[in-house]
Amino acid sequence: MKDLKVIFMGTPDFAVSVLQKLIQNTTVVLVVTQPDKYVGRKHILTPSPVKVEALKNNIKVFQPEKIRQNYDQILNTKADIIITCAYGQIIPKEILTYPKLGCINVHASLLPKYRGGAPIHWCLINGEEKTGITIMYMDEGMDTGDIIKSAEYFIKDEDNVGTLHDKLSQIGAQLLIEVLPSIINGTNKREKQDNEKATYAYNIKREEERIDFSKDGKSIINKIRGLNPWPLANFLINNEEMKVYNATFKPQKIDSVSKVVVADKKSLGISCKDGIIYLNKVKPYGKKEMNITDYLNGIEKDKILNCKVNG
RNA sequence: CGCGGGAUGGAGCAGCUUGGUAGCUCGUCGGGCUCAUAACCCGAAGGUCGUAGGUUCAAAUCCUUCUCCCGCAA
Repeated sequence: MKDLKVIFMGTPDFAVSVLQKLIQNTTVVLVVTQPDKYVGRKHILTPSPVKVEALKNNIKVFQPEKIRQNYDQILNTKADIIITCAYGQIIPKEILTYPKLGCINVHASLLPKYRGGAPIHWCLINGEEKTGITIMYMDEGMDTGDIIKSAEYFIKDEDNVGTLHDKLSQIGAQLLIEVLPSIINGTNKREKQDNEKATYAYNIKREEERIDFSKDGKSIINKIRGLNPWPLANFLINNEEMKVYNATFKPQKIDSVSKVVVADKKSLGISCKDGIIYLNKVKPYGKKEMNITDYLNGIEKDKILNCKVNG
């Protein structure tokens, strides 16, 4: 496979392990990634993780602002196949039809479920028992192309976005390398997606990060781990935003929801529909992340006991 | 100079408005109580109050500089 000329398109961390595998097994002739962005308070111009990895391997990088309008450099690069993974822009038809082996995408869900940009988050938030990776041909829709192969992963209770992201990233890279030979010699499967079964995983909106304590404990826990370690679930306590890394749910009869019902030396518990959510690790406003015991050490517990949260 | 929060023993905080002996909840170490304990009681160690300068008889506290951390916005 070393003589296979590949154009790789991807941007975040998730795509890096795929790129690494391709570098090991094929010849990556061009990497396409999103332009460097100004991030953080200092507005530091930061390259994407994929760009960093590409430069480390002396691979040429192309960063069009809008690939719809600027893709000549891709068409001018001799390549057999284009492989994408979380690139971040819709790829125009002219590119899709350019390489003779086609455009292949590595997606972090079991398509047709969880099409879109945040499949890892949403499958955790929704409490799915399994997810996985799908290798597919790209077409002009969003994650709607024909499926080549998928690999399942059964979600563990202790998984969060961080762990699941890392595992799926590895699985995706591995699966791609496994199916690549069949794509090259044309013996791969090609299965249409059942659009009836499609669901969508759009990027998380700001208001979706707020914890609703009128819901049941199980779904609150799922939301917390489905947003950990980024962008983190939150709620308001004393009118200040508190981010939550993880929490434990204990079923119990409760009188009213969204209330601080436990605030002692060791634990902070908030009532929800069918029990109490005990916070374990939090980030109070303006502070660093800390264990709940540290937080409790610094506050007057009587003042927050029985207080309503979320205003 | 985008907006705001923050820096005080090992951890989390109070004290700052109205300058005058370093405080609270923990942790650590020693001792006691107990069948026992992460529980309780007694005691101890541990802090240039982020940096640099200024005002003052006196600065954690007031003024100015810088650094670092956090959230928002991009």
